Amino acid sequence: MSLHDQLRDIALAEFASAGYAATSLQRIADLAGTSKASVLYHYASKEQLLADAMAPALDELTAIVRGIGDVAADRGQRFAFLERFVDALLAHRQVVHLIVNQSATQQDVPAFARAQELMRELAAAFELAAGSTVEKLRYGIALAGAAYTLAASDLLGLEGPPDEEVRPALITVMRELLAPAPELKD
Amino acid sequence: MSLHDQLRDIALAEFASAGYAATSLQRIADLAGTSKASVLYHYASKEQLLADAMAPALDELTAIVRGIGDVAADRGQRFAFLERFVDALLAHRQVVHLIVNQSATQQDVPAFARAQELMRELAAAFELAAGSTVEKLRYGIALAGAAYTLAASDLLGLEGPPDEEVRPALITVMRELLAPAPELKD
DNA sequence: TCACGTGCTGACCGATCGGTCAAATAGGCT
DNA sequence: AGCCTATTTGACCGATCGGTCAGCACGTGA
Repeated sequence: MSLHDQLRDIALAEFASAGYAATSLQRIADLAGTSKASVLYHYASKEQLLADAMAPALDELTAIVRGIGDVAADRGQRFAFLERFVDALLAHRQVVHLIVNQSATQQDVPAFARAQELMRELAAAFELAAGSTVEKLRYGIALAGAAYTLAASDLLGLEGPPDEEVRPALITVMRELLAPAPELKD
Repeated sequence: MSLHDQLRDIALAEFASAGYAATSLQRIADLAGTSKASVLYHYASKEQLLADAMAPALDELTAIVRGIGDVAADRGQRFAFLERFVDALLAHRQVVHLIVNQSATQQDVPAFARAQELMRELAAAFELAAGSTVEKLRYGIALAGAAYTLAASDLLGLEGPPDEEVRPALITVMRELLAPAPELKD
């Protein structure tokens, strides 16, 4: 793998685990066994390095949210969205971790601002679908809880089951939340 | 209110909204209409300022988690815990926001390390109560989702209903998650 | 009147940050 | 050989950070 790509991967891992602000270009260079100046040769700036590292995940998540369809009325579409969403969360854990844990406090950084906007779109799509306060909360808890639980599991000590086990379990719980089913009471 | 207390409140609000690392002592001083040196007269260091600002909330949350009882077997205790927990979340929104969004990436800061430890204790208490992967996820999503949803609602654009409305709704949804009830299927 | 403790401040310090730049190096093509 | 491009680097820059310190203003009690 080229140094260019290595730097992007190392930076992403470090941004996610130690924080964007707390990760210096010098540290990234050290981890890659090169110099700070060489990092800035491959990426115009620290912000650009972050943007490049997050781009693939943001692109995919944006596509999923944009193609969300009429999630309000159509129950099938809600479930279809759910599977794609969970898969994306699992595939891009590090970026999800970044979005969930740091986009809130770094809105001046373009890549984080883009992530914020994405979360707003997602919230808006479900806001329309939601009626009562209880229902809104159900959606909020489902989406935020899933993303945060996943992001936090890597975090400390807690190491969860493998993805093949987490995926169906996550879908099950989120289905319960997203579709207060008629076959249950309610 | 004394300048000492003002500084603590201003710092807490700024730490929560802009981030601990991104908030300089100079900015806190400016917001309070005083000098950076005077901030450091009232608080020995930036870390101490954060610790003092978070202490009341951390104390209360720690007490709740420590007194959690046998949440595994006793359903009543689970619900009693839940109400106390939700009330604490609502009462200490700013600190919850700090814990949820920043403790992960600032483990070298004592106050955040303490918050991390608290989250680990909470997770452990429910880990014991959890059997299947699905059940573990249910607890994780309930706790993380509630905390994050609440913290994020302040964040951007989204302004939710008043607390009197959020409180019962939050309890309702979390009850569903924490107690996969026999009167429902399962 | 003097002394003293409290509150507060400007000037200053060393460290670190992101970023620039000119020079050195290396490798392929003619 | 010479040349061009890509890559890498150390030295350096201005800005900002958290924190220190000597000293100033002021109310109070002896």
